[in-house]
Amino acid sequence: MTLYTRFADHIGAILDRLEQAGDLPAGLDRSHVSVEPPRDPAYGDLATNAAMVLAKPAGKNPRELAMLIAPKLARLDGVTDAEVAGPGFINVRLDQDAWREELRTIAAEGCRYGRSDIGADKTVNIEYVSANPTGPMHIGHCRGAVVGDALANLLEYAGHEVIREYYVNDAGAQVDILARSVYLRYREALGEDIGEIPEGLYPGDYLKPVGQALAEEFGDSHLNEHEMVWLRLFRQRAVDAMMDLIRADLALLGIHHDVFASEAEVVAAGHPEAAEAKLRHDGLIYEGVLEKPKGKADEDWEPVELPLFRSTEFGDDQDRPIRKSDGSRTYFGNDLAYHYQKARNADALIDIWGADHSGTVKRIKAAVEALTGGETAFDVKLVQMVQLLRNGEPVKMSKRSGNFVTLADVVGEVGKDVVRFSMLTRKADAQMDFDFAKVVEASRDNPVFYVQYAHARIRSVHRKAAAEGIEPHGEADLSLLDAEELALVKLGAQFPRMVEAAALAREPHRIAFYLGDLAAAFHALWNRGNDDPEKRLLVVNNAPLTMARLALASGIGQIIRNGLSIMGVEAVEELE
RNA sequence: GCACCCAUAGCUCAGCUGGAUAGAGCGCUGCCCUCCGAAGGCAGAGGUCACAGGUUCGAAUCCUGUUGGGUGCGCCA
Repeated sequence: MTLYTRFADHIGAILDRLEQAGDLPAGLDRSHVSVEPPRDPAYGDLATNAAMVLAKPAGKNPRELAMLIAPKLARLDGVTDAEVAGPGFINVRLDQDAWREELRTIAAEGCRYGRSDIGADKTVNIEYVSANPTGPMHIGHCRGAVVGDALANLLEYAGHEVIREYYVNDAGAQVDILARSVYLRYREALGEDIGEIPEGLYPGDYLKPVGQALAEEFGDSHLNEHEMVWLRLFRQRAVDAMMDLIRADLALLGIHHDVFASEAEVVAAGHPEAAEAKLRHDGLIYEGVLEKPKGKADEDWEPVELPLFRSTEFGDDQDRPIRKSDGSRTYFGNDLAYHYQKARNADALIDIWGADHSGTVKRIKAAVEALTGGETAFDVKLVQMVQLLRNGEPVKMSKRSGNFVTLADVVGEVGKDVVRFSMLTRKADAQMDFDFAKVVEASRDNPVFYVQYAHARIRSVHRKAAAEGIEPHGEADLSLLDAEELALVKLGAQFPRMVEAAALAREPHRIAFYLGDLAAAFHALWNRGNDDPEKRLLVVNNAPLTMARLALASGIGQIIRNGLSIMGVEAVEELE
């Protein structure tokens, strides 16, 4: 329970009383009534729009209604003033002890401060990364991985039960290609000169150890066999090996999934048939011919009759095939079955996809709605591309030659925390640059550094105080804190609101921006000490004041740690 | 041709699901260190929120249209 939710409750009670007194009609929609800090601190500590939101449905003038609410707010404990302002805002001024109390709350709740129960009893399945198991992860996978993981943390922090899931696409043609590529490496490991890797196979050196291992295990027993004999085995071994690589890469970013769901197993379990049967039963599948796509030169196009899912009934642009002309499943045909399975174990599904898949969002949403009858909330979050820069120049990547920048390279160069934080400094749906030079820069305009620096300063001042013999013991006298210091507490007290808002919007980047603001405010306070030693956190010969300021600092430090834990970034003790 | 995303200060971007005078960093201008809190600090200038309508007490935010940019468009995954 935060200060803001407490006041929301107070306002609710006041509105109840107005209803009983007949000043307000019963049953008004109060969902848009908010309690938030006013934009300008001069307006007070809290503001509510209750009168403005309810005025129209109540048939009243906003200011008039506000005049009914304000006096009741003013009589509450801890409120020194409540006045009507502007078009009908009610600005509440609190006894400043409220903020001192909030500081104690932060200390008491510690790593739980800011947690919420908005997700209580709700299980959310988040599918993210899901990179094809054909090679190590490259930088293109990085952002979705970080955003998905941070979102998972965020929803967990907001009280949800979270399942982190990875969908392994081990059933398509690309894993056959992978298997053939590995088979080539197997022959190579047995001493054959394989020459150049043929066009269409995966050329990367990372397949060499896989071929080597197979050669050691099976010797030349598969050497002269027909592909039909060895393909299944090589495919399985290759996928396993690639998933080991990918798991290792993800671990570098501190990412660990709960579930690795195999497409091949979805197929083997007969889920696509079951999903198709259900859709057919509901009359949502028919045999039809799609029109040739316009504006795209495609000479190979021929009209073909395919089993089509009526995704247009759910807002898609055209119906979508669930099987190919050879009768096998399309990717979509399996994917909808996979989502149907996921929906059985969760109240809500979230997919994190690269923006290049935006064209397929509508069909999968349509399928989930059709299969679950709209019972399962389903959201696809698109993550835009990252442009990698070095010295301001785009880093060239050629996928064909296998010459791409790997995730491991990037994490090795700048570190996990820098990668994670940087990926969260933009809205997910906005394109971003990742400049090697800038992200490791130790300056004001690098939020990664700036936030960690604030935390390091807080820890360092505590260490220094301990060295001076000032150990926090018992209750600090928080009345010694001045208005500027309490203003920092006010900003800190918004953390729980930020968590809830970010969780509801599913936007983990908001935490990064909030921490940047909080760090800036802390540094500003710290910098007062440049001109006036009396304003430093550590004031020699004034233990009570120092203790009060240390209490403030450690509260802010706690919030920074809590926020960074959502982002999956370490709160460092000192800068290197 | 169609769909989706985007358009906010010179640049890079926020803007808390519709609130009060639209914010931050960089850059720019001006001040501030003879040592241990300057890997800077303080202050200032800078905006027709792409454009035009609409909804609303109130719009950068929601709706419609226009312009301009990105992505994608049957049996690839």
